[in-house]
Amino acid sequence: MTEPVRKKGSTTRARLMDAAEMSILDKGFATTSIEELIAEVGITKSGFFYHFSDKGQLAKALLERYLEREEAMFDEMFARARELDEDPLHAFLIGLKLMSEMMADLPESHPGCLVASYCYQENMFNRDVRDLNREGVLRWRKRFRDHLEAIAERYPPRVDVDLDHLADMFSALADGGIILSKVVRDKEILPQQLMLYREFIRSIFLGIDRN
Amino acid sequence: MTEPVRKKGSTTRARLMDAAEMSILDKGFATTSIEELIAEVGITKSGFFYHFSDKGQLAKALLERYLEREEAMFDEMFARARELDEDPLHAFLIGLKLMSEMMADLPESHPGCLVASYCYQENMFNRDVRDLNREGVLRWRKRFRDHLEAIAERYPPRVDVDLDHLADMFSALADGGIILSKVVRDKEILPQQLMLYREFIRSIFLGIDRN
DNA sequence: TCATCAACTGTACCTGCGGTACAGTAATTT
DNA sequence: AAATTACTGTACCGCAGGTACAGTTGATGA
Repeated sequence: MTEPVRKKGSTTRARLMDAAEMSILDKGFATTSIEELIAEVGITKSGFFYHFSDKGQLAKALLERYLEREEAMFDEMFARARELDEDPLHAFLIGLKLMSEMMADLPESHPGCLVASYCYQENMFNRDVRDLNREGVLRWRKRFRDHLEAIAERYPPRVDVDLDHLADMFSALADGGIILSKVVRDKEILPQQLMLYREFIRSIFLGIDRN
Repeated sequence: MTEPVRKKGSTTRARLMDAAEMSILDKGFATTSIEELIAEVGITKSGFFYHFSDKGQLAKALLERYLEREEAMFDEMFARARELDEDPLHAFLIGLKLMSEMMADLPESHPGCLVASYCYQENMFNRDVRDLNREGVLRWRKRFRDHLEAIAERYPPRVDVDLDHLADMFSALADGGIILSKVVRDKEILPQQLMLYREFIRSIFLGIDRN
């Protein structure tokens, strides 16, 4: 390999994290054994503890990376949508469509949301991780709320809804949609739910008339 | 105690299940130790294995009970709603309101949904349990779909939405709302999301005009 | 070229938990 | 009196997380 050594360490770390994320979304944090991870990556137990002081640090690093990636994905999606239409409502609707299409194009069912996975194992994690999770969700709320406020300025809502609740609705439908997709083993459910959210947004700000 | 012995066995079993359900929703199935459960109930390990041949059987029994109870709760809620208004749409809207109020009246945040919890630990469970989970969700879909079809007969939908998707939307919002409530530690989020769903149903079948 | 550092390996050991395998027992029902 | 229910008691196995720490290897920088 011509890879520099600096990269070797960070790729081993990243590969550990990749293996851990997959396994955690599949069967949970507690059941994801360190032995299994090192077997997949091809290092020893000591190697694992060189990268993470304990399993909890792995959990934290995973969640941080996950939240960053999600944020970057949202940013990119809505930036692209904004390029296609600078009107805030239409850009938002395009963004939701793009998101839905992206989920529909996944080869298999969505692998899962770490926030939701951690949520049902909360007591496994220390305060740090729980706060990280909470702040992540609140940032999603803020992000969507900002969009919705910009929309509401130009398109007075036809129905009296709280914009924070409407912002949370996206996260709820995404997390719920992922769960249904996984449980029913039908990957279409998640994109369908995102499209329903889009329809709701549309009818709130544009009214129910078709075209 | 003047309790007959027949009851003693079944209450021990039920108490084991209660303790297990709480613990599982808090920290996951894998982390819920048998030792912890028997300590809480006050029996020995042998006592546990008298009631459940292994941990998997406990998981199955828990999910079966959970699904039955949820079903009974839905039945009761919508039956009461139907008593108050026999029109299918208005009964449905009342049912959703009752549901939302019930969730808002819980002393703490909703304890969680076993279906969602199991979903993120899927590989811990055998085929039996996974199928049970799947069928549970599909029954929820059917239940809501039946309601929605009855409504659509009298109130032609103003928007073109698939009734199966709309039925799933309830489950998605409920599961997602529970997750958000737990993560953000704000018990109001779940009832808020149910009310948003109600608003969406209302605007689909009644239009967006207020009153 | 030599010390330093990153990125590991190797060995050894402790604890707790799930699970197995019985044999025994007290209270009740039949 | 026999059988059943609902357990207790004892003893044991293997695996995983975690701790502790000494040793190794290859690249880097002074």
